[in-house]
Amino acid sequence: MFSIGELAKRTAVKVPTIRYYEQIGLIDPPHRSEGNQRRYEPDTLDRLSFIRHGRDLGLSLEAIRDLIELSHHPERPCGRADAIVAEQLAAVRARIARLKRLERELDRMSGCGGGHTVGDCYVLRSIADHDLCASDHD
Amino acid sequence: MFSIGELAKRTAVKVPTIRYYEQIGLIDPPHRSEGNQRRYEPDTLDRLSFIRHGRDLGLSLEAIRDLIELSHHPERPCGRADAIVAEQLAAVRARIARLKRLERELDRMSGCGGGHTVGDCYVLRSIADHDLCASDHD
DNA sequence: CCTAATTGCTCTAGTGACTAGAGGTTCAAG
DNA sequence: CTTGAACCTCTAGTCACTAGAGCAATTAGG
Repeated sequence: MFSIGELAKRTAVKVPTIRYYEQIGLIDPPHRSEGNQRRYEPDTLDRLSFIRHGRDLGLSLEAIRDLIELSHHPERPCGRADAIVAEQLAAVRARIARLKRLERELDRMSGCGGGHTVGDCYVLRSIADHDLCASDHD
Repeated sequence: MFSIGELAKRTAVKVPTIRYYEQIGLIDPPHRSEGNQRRYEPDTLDRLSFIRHGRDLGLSLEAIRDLIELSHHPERPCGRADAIVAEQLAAVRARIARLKRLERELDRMSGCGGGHTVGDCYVLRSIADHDLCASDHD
């Protein structure tokens, strides 16, 4: 049996976040102590770590909810789990591509050292005038 | 003089977003027609394009607000503008690095083709057990 | 000049995934 | 038994929009 603080420490999920997950039905409401404080069974550790890890992997709470639902039916084919991860992988790859374009752009903009004034600041002109961009970012 | 719809078309910023920008003081309230509709001077085009471009580059509205403030004082040194962009560049690079770790992880997870069931799904086990991860993503 | 379609107006509330704070209660250590 | 940390609920705030209701103004066609 863990208090919510214990659980938070062990899973690296913050206390208010745990309460939030309970509120939106992502984890089951636990039993309470005589004084109405939450007391968790050990298996909540796994559930919460699963959520945490999924979040770290960039999954939405909705996707995680789906995966949890899925894991309650071990006999079903797991194509849906594959699909969720594949989707996320594609999203991650797209984000990387986009960020790389931005990186090039920002790098180019930040090239001009200090010493000059706002009046002829390359950074500001770059942002003001998209045409100065080397590539199409976005 | 542009209507808000015209402005939206020319800057690729949506109508409600323009109103939102006005509401938070990022663009000045324009004159109104007799019937209380917004009528914009051509220079709003530049301002809005600047905001749009900044957003595309990943800048927060706060950062953009700073840059606009800055551009009203052309005589000042522009170190602050440089700093904002440098900060953003560092953030983008960090995000890229993190996403690449995630990409590796997701790619590894999604390797196991379909046909099997949820009960022994590698994807689900991977998320459940961080120790299965090849690298430390995050 | 009239009508219909489009565009505009304000205002409120919702999104995702939390985070912060107020104001009070319970628990565990000494 | 006292103290201080941890807990409780509830509301509201964050960011950058987005959606919808219910109405008013503008514009194009006939």
